[in-house]
Amino acid sequence: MLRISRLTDYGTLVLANLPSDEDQLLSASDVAATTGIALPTVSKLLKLLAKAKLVTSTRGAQGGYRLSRDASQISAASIIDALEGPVSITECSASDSHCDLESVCNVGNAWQRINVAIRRALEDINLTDLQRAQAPIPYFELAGTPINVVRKG
Amino acid sequence: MLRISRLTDYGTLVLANLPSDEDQLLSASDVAATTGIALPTVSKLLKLLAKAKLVTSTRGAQGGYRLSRDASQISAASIIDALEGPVSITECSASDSHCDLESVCNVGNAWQRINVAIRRALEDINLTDLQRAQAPIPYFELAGTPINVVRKG
DNA sequence: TTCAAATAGGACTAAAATGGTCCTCTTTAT
DNA sequence: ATAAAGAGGACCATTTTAGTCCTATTTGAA
Repeated sequence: MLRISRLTDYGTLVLANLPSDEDQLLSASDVAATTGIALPTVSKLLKLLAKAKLVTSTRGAQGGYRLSRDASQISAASIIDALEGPVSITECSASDSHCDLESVCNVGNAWQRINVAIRRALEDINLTDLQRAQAPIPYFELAGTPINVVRKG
Repeated sequence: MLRISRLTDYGTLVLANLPSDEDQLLSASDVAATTGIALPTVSKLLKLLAKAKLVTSTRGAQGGYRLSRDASQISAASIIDALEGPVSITECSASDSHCDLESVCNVGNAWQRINVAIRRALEDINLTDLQRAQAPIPYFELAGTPINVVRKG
């Protein structure tokens, strides 16, 4: 369906509620309370985000999490990577998988390019953008023709 | 993982091998033979594509399929729609689903915009592009900054 | 007029991904 | 010491996905 998973959506919300401040920390329970997401789920998300170095954790009593760098330095692509593994639009385009159809399949290449394009776009959207209620409308240009993206309806 | 399903990938390959010619037809078996995809799968794909009006079918002996319109008039978005249902990057952005978090979630909006942007880009890529071994490299412009997308590695 | 070649439409199953919870271990402030 | 907190992973239910197969219908041609 070409969509991010629900966990990624939640993960973004979690990130959006963390401090980036050096001396501020929020525990998983805190985040669960403010976001309304169940604690075990928040906990899992924070662990994944910590492993991906998007958040920094402090163990022990009074421990907790904070963003590992400024929100403007955390890209949408890195969030997806952290929570779903590397983005890849088709199986062919994933690392070194080889399907039986490579000889006949002249199509994979194009999907891969689309993939790269989407990827690049996601790398240029950061957490600050995602936090803004009125996030900037990204727009595309394809084969020389600019496309203005406007709200539907 | 933000990816299209394998069936969509196959479906594109199937479409790429169909004639758009008025008086030409290929049966599902023909397509299976030329693409190397198993017949039952090709059959299923063609039925879905026919239901979505991307291909036209002729029943009975000597029947078969052809593109319902020129390849340049079949968008990548319509292929995905046909084989996976409407594109939507998060569950929130799907029709009228409501999650419990809407009150706290200021993030959904941004993902939706990203979704719209991707969608628009996919609407402007057509089957002809996909067929070309050297498909045009789509590129994005975000918040005013053009991004040239180049092949990685 | 009969037969065989095709598509239409689903039912069905196996496998994989996803979402979510829980348990045990380690760390650390008080 | 103890309690609060993260680390790591096992585990399971549910959903999605991929793929096959069966039956009915249509239609060209012998």
